[in-house]
Parts: sequence; C-alpha cells; structure tokens
Amino acid sequence: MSNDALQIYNTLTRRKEVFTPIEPGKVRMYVCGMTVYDYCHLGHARVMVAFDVITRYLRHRGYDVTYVRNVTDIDDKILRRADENGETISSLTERMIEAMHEDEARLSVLPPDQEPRATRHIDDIISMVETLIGKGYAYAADNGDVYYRVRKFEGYGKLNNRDLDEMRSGARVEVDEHKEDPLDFVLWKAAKPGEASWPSPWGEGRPGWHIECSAMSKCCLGDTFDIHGGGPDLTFPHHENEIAQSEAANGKPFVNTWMHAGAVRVNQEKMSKSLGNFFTIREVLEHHDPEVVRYLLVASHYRSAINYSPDSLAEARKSLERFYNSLEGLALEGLALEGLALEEQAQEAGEPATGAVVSEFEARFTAAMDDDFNTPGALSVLFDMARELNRAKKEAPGEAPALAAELKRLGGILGLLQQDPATFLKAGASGLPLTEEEIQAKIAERAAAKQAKDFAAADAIRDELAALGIILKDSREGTTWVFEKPDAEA
RNA sequence: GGCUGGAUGGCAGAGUGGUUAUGCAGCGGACUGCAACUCCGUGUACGCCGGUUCGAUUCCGACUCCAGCCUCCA
Repeated sequence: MSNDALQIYNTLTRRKEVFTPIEPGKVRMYVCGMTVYDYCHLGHARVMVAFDVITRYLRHRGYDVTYVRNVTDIDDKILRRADENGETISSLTERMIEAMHEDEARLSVLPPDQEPRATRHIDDIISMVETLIGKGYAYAADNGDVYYRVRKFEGYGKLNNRDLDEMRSGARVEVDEHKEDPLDFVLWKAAKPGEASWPSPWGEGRPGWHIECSAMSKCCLGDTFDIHGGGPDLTFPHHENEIAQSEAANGKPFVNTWMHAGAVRVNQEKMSKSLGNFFTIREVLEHHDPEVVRYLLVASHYRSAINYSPDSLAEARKSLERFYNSLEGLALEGLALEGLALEEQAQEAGEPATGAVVSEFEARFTAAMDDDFNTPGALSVLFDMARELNRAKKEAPGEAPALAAELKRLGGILGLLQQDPATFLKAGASGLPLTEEEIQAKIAERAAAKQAKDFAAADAIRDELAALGIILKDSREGTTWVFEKPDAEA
C-alpha cells in the first residue's frame, strides 16, 4: 500500500479531492443500477466495469468496501414491456436480473455486496415519503400522487449547478395540474386500475424512481456514506433529487464523493436505449472475448467518453494479445499463487515498510491508480512490464516467472490477464474451423516439410491455415498458434 | 438559452510549466529458411487568438468546434 493519498474527482465540487472515508479503513459505496426491463447494453457495462475496478482497487489498497448496487424492478417501462410480452412483471424482471448477472460475470465484474430491489423496500420508501411530508418537503395531491416540493429544499441544483428559475424558463418539464410547481417530482405514484401496486397512506400505488435510491441507500449504508456513483446521465435529475430527498428527510449530508462514469458513444452520439442505437452486452460477446470488451472499457479513463466501434474492439484485442504473448509459455498457475503470496507478505510488512517490498512497477501502477483511478496510466506500466518480461524470457529466464506473476497480479486488480494465455490467444477456440487435432496434424505435416527443406510445401500449409484465421508462431520450443476470427464484427 | 465536460502525433489514449506516456499502425535493424511472436532503434503531437512567464500543449481570458445534461435513459 502506498502512503500517498488517493485522489478522487468529485462531481459535486468538480475537482479532485483526497479521499477520506467517514470511518477509517471502510468505504461505503452506492451505485445506481439497472432498470430491468431489457438486456444490459455497453453503457451499463461501462458503469459496471468502472465501479468494479474502483472496488477492486480500493480493496487492494486495504479498504473494507461495502458496495451496494440497486435494481429497479418496478417502473413504467417494466409495466409496459411485461404487458407487451404477455408475461408477469416478476417473470420479466427475474429473467433480466438473471441475464444481468450472467453478463457481469462474463465481464469479470464482481457482484456487489448487496443488490437491493425496489419492490422489497416499499416499506422503507413509504416511511421516507411520510417523513418528507411531515417535514413539509412533500405533499399528497388529490389524485393520489405524492410530490416533492422542490423549492422548499435550499440546496436544490447544487450537484449540477442549476438555478431553479432558469430551469423553469427552459420549460421542457411537463406541466401537471396536480403539482404546485412544474419542477416538483413524483415520490409516490397512484396506480391506475389493474396496475401493480402496493397499499400506502395515499392509496394504492408504486414508488417513484428517485425515492427508491434514497430509501435503499439509507437502508444499506446509512444517512451519510462515502461514494455514490452512476452513469453520466443520472446527475440530473436523478442524483439531484436523491440529494434533495435524503438530506431533507435525514437532516444530514447525503454523500461525500459523487462519481460518474463517462458515456459510451456510437458515431459520436450517446449510446442509449432512448436513442435505440445500443449494443447489448450479449450481442457483443457473441463475437468477442469478454476480456476484450472489458479491456476496451478499462483502456480509457472512467470519466471520459469512449466511442464504440468494431475497430476499437479489434485494437483492444491486439493490446491484450501483447500481454498474453508475453505471459505465454510460463507456468502461470503456480505463479499466480506466488504473486498472491508476495501481496500478503507486503501487507504483513505493514504500510511504512512497503517500499522495500513493492517493485518500481507496482509503485508506478499504484501512483497512477491513486490519481483518480487512472487505468490508462496503470496499463502503460503493465505494458512496460510486458516488454521487460519478453526481454527476460530471452536474456534472463530465471527472472521471468516472478515478473510474470507480478504482471498477472497487477492485471488482476483491473480484472484483466487472468486467463490462460494459450486459451486467450486461441480465442477460446470458439468458432474454430478445424479441431485442435486437425491443426496439430497440419503443424506436424509442415514440420516434416520444413525438415525436408521443402519450404514451398511448408508455407502452403501455413498460408492455408492463415486463411482460416489460424496464425502459426514458431519458437525454439515448437510451433504454437493463435486464432483470430476473420469476421470479427459486432 | 442555462449548466457540465472535451479538443493531444496516422488511429486510440494518458500526462506535464522546460526532460520518452502507452498501445495499434508505419519505417530501419536483429532474430527467422521466409514469416508470425519478440527485441533494438525511429515519429519533435498538443483546436484558434491573445495574455502571464526566461519558457506553455500544460496557467488565465476570448473564440471555434464536439459531446452530455436541462424529459425516461448507465
């Protein structure tokens, strides 16, 4: 662990700040999760991976992290979709939650510690709405809705630097005769006949979206917690409304550090469900190794926008190939354990003595990550390690294993480089046009031709395999191969 | 219109008041039967105009352009 400070950019103050958890050594983090009416797309993947890296790194740095990511499982879109599909709400949401878990597992995203669902916190929500009404921050309209009285909350707009009067002049907000002010937002929504609903002091209804997160974060993490994260389009109004609800209801500061991931774009336009230009995670994974997708997401800083294209995935794969080429040929199973042992040694040695244990590579890696989770900077250190490892494999084989172990260990903090190199380089062998046995036979055939100095025949075999995407690599130890799907599209 | 971010070499993408990011692609060399992999070397890029400074891509101001938010959206 480093003695230097970990700095995090705070959306609220719009600058990097030294991260100081409320309770030393503990981090309580809440991230807005999915509304489960459809499969997750790459924008969701961005948020999942960003906060997964953040969680992994905080833990690596010794923090005890409680990571909560909610599920919105009741909402207008869910009602509509379930109706369209002719299935029940719970059938739809259960399916989508399961799919989401599959997607995140494939992307090596560790599950959050808690995954609260809105429908299981209706009591918490109702109780918070009652508190807000009691304090004068909310009012029940005669149509059965309950609204938040935005003008009553002094800090409204502080996260987005918004001025209430100017927003009003924007006037894109829907005017509702039941609202005192057009900017007021709904906390509890009266049910229409036949809709899913829960009983409440204001009649049958369901919770508004914003109040769910205030209620669930309070339930899981308390009135004030360290980090609140989410996608880039949630700063307004969702997070602004959460602040208004939680601070008004609890009478305490809500969140110390607000973190927002960058957008995923397609053709310089935001990828989103409302624009309909999205790629689901599972679509992309049909054609690409999940680690390639994860790499693409980690290769840019978590706050910057990334432009998605088939080319960007191809590049990500090439970069990973460089890592796995350097790792290939070393007995990594044992090495990974050795790497972990080194890690434990370092921790037992205590914080101040770490300089002696931590390599220059790790020091640089940590410095990059300490600077607002600069994953591109951290990756550049890993590339330096790969070069050093390639050199060592040639010139100082005795040093290679330890270096490989460290590379794999540091890569693991980013959730990368944990596959068997040969497996990755063969693209998981899915979609292989030949069996492994057939390829080995071809290689043997070519070796015989080489032996006989019949290079024309040898090259013909190599070209034949290359046309199928199977690239041969000769080395002193023999011939290995790499499979690059010729039609990597998605 | 208001608010937020951004503009870096062929592409992707970090960063810095004066010193190599990194990856991919390219070029030269080594290795190789030839390749692939790998290694060595190589590219003087920071939107535009002013200002501060001995010196700015990096700080300040104006401008242009791009994206996001202001309505559900990760």
